[in-house]
Amino acid sequence: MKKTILVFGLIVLALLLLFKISKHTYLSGDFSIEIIIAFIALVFFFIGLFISKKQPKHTSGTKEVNHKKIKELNLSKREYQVLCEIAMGLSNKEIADKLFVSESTVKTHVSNILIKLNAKRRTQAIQISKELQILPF
Amino acid sequence: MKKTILVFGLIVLALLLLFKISKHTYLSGDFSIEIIIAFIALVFFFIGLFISKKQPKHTSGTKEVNHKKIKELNLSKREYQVLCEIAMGLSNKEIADKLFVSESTVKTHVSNILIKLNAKRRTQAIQISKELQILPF
DNA sequence: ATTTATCTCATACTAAAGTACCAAAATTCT
DNA sequence: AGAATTTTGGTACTTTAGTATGAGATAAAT
Repeated sequence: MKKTILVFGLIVLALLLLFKISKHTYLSGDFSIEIIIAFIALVFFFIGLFISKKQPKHTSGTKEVNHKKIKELNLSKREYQVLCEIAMGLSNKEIADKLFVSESTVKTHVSNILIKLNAKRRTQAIQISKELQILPF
Repeated sequence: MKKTILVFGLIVLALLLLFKISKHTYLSGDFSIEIIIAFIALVFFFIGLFISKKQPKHTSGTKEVNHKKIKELNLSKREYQVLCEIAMGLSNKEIADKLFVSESTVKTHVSNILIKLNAKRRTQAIQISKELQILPF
């Protein structure tokens, strides 16, 4: 927090200085007004870049889900649910209990998921899903 | 891609227009130079913000790794390597080939990893590792 | 130099995961 | 209503994952 205040203070100071300098430079006629404006624009452009780089943290734990990709992969609603539970580290049995279906059902879902994601294992399915930003975490 | 080009084209056009307007406005003496400069600065500041917001997705292909947690968990160097390969979706055999060891060795490493991470399965180990921000991706 | 921790590998076993194939309900679409 | 899709679940089988135990080899610390 202290650091942030300090940085902002310095930035404000630097800007005020910049204004003074630019005005003085213009009045003294060393440069044309276009160049000064371009310079100012450039400086503020990079300040904008810097500021937003400083707070790259995501809004929260929930990421954006790429629903388009899910449809492209022909993942059904149920299959997607199972995929999410896989990514949470649950076993087939645990998923079956959570979704109130038999383990056989979960297995068929998993097989279909692996085919659609072109994965050999559930761990690879997790990796691919993260790559495609399909998972909500 | 087309979209990006279009947006950039529009931005360049807008900026050229802005320059013309600002110069004309200044010459006509409607506003002082300070206000014009401030306006330009503001516009470019937000352009900077906008640009860097547009590509925040792949800025961090590599995340920060919590080395402290790794030591707290008593994960050895080799175990950590295996853990990373697990998270990449590799099978025990594939990990063994990649690290030039036998599958047995990988299995013992995996077992130790599961104990240390307090996980029942490798998928859960992945989930926990992500939670603890141990993985470099 | 001797303990300590890590890395290695083996065997034998159990458990879970995954495949292949089939088929009956339940939904959704037309 | 009829067709297509999804969901469900079963059997039988193969493969991979994981446990338990032991033990030799290596490297690092005291």
